[in-house]
Amino acid sequence: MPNQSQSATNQALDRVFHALSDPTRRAIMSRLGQGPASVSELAKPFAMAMPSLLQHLQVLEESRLIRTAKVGRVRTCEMQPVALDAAGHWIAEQRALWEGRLDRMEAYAKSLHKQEKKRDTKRFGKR
Amino acid sequence: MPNQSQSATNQALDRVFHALSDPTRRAIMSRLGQGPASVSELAKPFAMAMPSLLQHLQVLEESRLIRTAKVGRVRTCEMQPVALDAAGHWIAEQRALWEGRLDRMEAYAKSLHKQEKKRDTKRFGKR
DNA sequence: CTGATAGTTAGTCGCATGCCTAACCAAAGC
DNA sequence: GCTTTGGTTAGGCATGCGACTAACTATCAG
Repeated sequence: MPNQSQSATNQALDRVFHALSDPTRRAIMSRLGQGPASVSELAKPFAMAMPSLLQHLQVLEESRLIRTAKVGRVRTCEMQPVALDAAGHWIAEQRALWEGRLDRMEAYAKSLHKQEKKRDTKRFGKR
Repeated sequence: MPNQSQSATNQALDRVFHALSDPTRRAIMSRLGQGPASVSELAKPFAMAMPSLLQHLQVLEESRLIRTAKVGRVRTCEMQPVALDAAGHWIAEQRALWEGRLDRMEAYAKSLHKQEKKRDTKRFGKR
């Protein structure tokens, strides 16, 4: 099967990884990891015009890495870890493939499918 | 601290995430997860001119996601999971931050540093 | 040596990205 | 109601990316 027109999940990964490939956007994610924040609050640490930062936020939102909502004149941004998980999952999958441990991966995939909310310490085996 | 001129690790993450943001490159990584392959072997599944694919390989190599070596007229490519781990580590860090579980993260980071080869089932908590 | 095979280099092209300024709403604050 | 304050829209500009063709190099097979 040569390169067909891209499954939906693949496009999602495209967007997520692309979003994470920018240091500003990763910094924003780091900040949001500590809790929600307004746009101007997020903008403060950066020597960057507002519209530029806004664009970064758009990229993050379109990739579903964050969710935003406007209340009054303030837009509040919040991290949405699902997309992050998708990326992490893909990475873990490659690692597992590489280590020839498809058995465990399948079990993991199954557990993912069940949408179970149990969350455990994740651990990427190092090198 | 505002956006200083980019630490080396950050630039590495830029490159890795950017490399992974392309479906062709991810497909290549998936293929290499199953074992090393030559350039033309990698090219086969894609309806793409060689130079284009070559460029993808260059991106992957510069991001250190793969390593390549030429023997005779054949260049063989191999996955190099360290960069993948770096990306996975960053993601896990954000998750952990979000979940307010820095304690465990520190333990994980320390274990990473020790370069230990013990590998365990990784598990991203879903949702 | 000749030709096929495997990869490389150079140069082009169109579109996306990331940044900016300037102008513009729209809720608060007073 | 007038002015901040917080965000948004529009438009412009340089650079980078992903793809292509064409032409070239280098090894291996016979």
